[in-house]
Amino acid sequence: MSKRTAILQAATYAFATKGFSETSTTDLAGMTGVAEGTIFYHFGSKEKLFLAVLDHVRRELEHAFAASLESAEVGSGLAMLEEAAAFYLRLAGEKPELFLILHRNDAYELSRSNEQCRGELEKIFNCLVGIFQEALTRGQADGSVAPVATRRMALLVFTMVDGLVRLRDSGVYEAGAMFPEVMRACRTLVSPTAQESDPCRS
Amino acid sequence: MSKRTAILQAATYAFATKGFSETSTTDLAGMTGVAEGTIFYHFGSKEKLFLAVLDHVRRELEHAFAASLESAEVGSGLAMLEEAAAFYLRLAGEKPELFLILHRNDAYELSRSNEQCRGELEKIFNCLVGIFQEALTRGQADGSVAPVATRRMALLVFTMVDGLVRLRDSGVYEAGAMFPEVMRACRTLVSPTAQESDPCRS
DNA sequence: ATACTGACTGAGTGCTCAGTCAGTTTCTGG
DNA sequence: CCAGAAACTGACTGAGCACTCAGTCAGTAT
Repeated sequence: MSKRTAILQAATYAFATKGFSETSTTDLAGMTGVAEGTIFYHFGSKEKLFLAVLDHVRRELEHAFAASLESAEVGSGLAMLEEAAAFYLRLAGEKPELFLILHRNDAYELSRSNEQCRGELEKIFNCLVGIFQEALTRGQADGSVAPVATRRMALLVFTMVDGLVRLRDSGVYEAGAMFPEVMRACRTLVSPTAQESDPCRS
Repeated sequence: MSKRTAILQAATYAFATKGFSETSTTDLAGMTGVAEGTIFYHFGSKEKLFLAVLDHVRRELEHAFAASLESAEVGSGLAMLEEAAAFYLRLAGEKPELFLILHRNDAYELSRSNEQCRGELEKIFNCLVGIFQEALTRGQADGSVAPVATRRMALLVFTMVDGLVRLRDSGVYEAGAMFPEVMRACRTLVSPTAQESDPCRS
């Protein structure tokens, strides 16, 4: 493995678990066994290293979800939604660093001043919400999902599923047992039989 | 206003908007017009100042929700749930710093090594989720809420409502228009008519 | 008048940090 | 085998950090 890759991996792990400003370049050099200068030789600055990490995280997420879509192609839209939610939770267990880094404030703070960072975040966000939206759209075609606004419902499902991951990682509340409730809530929310006539005007 | 209070207010604002490690004691001294030593005279260390801020945030939150419970006492449990969600969103608009500080990683990181911090977070968490749970319990008594596990459903509703606030603050996605969807989702999730027989075993 | 107190000050201290750079080693095509 | 390029090194720098401490000062009790 090249030193560049080693630095990138160590940085991904450290930025995810400790955060950007609590991770020093000295730490990273120590973790990977390279000289501090090597980090700057390859990435230029600590901020650019963070952007490279974010790019790496985006690629991994996009790849993982693309692969999951290819494998399970059959089934109703509703089944696909449930699979997507389950896969999201499984991936968050297998590669926690991908989600931890998105649950920190570092990237959002940087995105306010850095256009590239903002772009990366938007791509990641669209990828994640897009999975759920795709399932909802398909579900509306085959009748397994009620005729709701797919983008907003996808956001709602995403918020719920991602919230469960957050709750688990926060360490304040035991959230592991919430899995069935979340899946059940997904089903209830999009069920074609459970929709009332809309009493809200705004 | 005493200098102690001025420091506490400035720190609440700065820790919420910039984060703990990005706020220097020099910054805080400048913001409040006191000497740097004064901060340490009153609070002892930057970490203890953070704990004082967290204590202050907890008091404000508890006070705000206690007041909202007293005012709107009538109505069904379902109506109470909707009111609680609406109040949560309103408070997040009026006093964003109370929520911003809870949406940062600082407190959760500190809570892993500091018992007092952990205690504060648990109290805040129980207060917030408790509001929703109380409404659900009442709703089950008057029949406006289905017989679900109140604690877990309260967590789910909390996750959704808080997720909306997070989404808004992240700046990546326009979330303002999601309000009606979230309220609708709350109703759907707890509706006594929308409950299917439970097909999930675990 | 004297002694004392508690709030407050700000220059100073030791330390850590991101980033630099002159120099060394490793790789690669001719 | 060699020359030049690319990769790599680690001592160094200056800025910024949390925190200290000797001392000032207004107010109060004696």
